[in-house]
Amino acid sequence: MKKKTDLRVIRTKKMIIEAFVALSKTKEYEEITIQEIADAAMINRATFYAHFKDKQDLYDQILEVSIKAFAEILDTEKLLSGKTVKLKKMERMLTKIFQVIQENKPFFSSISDGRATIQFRQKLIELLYDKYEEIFKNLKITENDIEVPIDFIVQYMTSIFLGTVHWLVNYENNFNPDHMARLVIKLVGNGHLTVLGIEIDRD
Amino acid sequence: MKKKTDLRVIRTKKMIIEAFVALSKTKEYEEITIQEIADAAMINRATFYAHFKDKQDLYDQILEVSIKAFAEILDTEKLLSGKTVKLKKMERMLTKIFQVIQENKPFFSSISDGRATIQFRQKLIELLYDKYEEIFKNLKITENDIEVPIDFIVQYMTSIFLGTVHWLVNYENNFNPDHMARLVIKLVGNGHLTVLGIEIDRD
DNA sequence: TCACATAATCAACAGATTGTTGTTTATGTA
DNA sequence: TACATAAACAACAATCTGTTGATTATGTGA
Repeated sequence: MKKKTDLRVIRTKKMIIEAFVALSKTKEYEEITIQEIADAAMINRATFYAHFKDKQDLYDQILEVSIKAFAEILDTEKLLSGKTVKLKKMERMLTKIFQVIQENKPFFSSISDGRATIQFRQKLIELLYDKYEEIFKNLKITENDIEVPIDFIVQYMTSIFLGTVHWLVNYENNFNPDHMARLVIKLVGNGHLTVLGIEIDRD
Repeated sequence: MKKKTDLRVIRTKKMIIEAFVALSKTKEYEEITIQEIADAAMINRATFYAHFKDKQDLYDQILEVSIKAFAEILDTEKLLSGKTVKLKKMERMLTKIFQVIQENKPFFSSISDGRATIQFRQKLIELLYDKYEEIFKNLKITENDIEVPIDFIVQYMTSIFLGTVHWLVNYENNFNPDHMARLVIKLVGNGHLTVLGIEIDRD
């Protein structure tokens, strides 16, 4: 099970991914040809096909990696204690996440285009669903006698997160991860959670 | 200036757009070829090029039309009276917008894919910027001595709107436009606006 | 109703791009 | 250093794009 991967394979894959990310900054996904990627990565076009099924496959694999970083952070702490949401923990988690994004700003900027958004969103939703369900499952939120489904809450919260990320990587700003986290917590914590009737623990 | 457009032109354009929207439901944007669009629209491929520069051009024009519907609604009412936001007006506007979306659900569903999202977002932001600026320009919002720029607020609010729309058209639900508007107003109005220190008029 | 401007069809074109294959060369590994 | 295998290379059919010139069909306005 522990066969070491050939150095050449690792090197080539790395170069392909870097080439693609670099190209993403200059042109749209659809405009990038395999030949261009191969040229930029300084490999033969056929070699590309030895590693990736097609352009979409390359894209998926890149996305997969970046999502994993988030998943690891999210798995570390429990946000819920009884029926109370731990805001401080939430803030810590957010700070870490914004840190990862900040450190890889050019990367996230290049992959957070239109194409990524929908897939990114979908993967994030899958990732966040359990977290949110944990918080909201015992809560019946109603609006004019119509129950507000968890689906909606998750979409809503994910949108906020995505919007924040989008702004962070695409606009000039001097916000550090810490400030971002605090700001989002302030908006979501003081705003939404109380509106939705969630108990809050600020320590 | 008032030359009437040839009926054939209108008919053909309509068929191309309808064909494209229909195809969007079965496959991804990149997978759709001009030939397929032409086949579905029952016109010659060359005719397509007589009306649209390329696939992207077609897409842009479709998006343009759908944005206009929103723009018209947004232009009707002033949201701000002095320093106070008129929630009721906001709710009326939102209701109308959700109505438009609801009525054209399959359409918005098919165009609100990853591709659209980023362009849709951009156009919405341009559209909403003035509205938001009107509300927030005289307000200095600070977080730990760092001023929160209008950019951020607009991104944040636009994200919420987009997320809501995304949920509305892509998930099974029995929410009518009225309920959607009320729910969003409740979340945004009671939550964010108060956090941001905006005065609110609920009538 | 009819002439005509113009829209749509059709066939054919070069140029790009894709994905694959068989052969040869280069190189990391043990 | 020998060998397994990764990468380079060249050539391939297949598909799609965008354009053009000639021909046919059809709305429109007189």
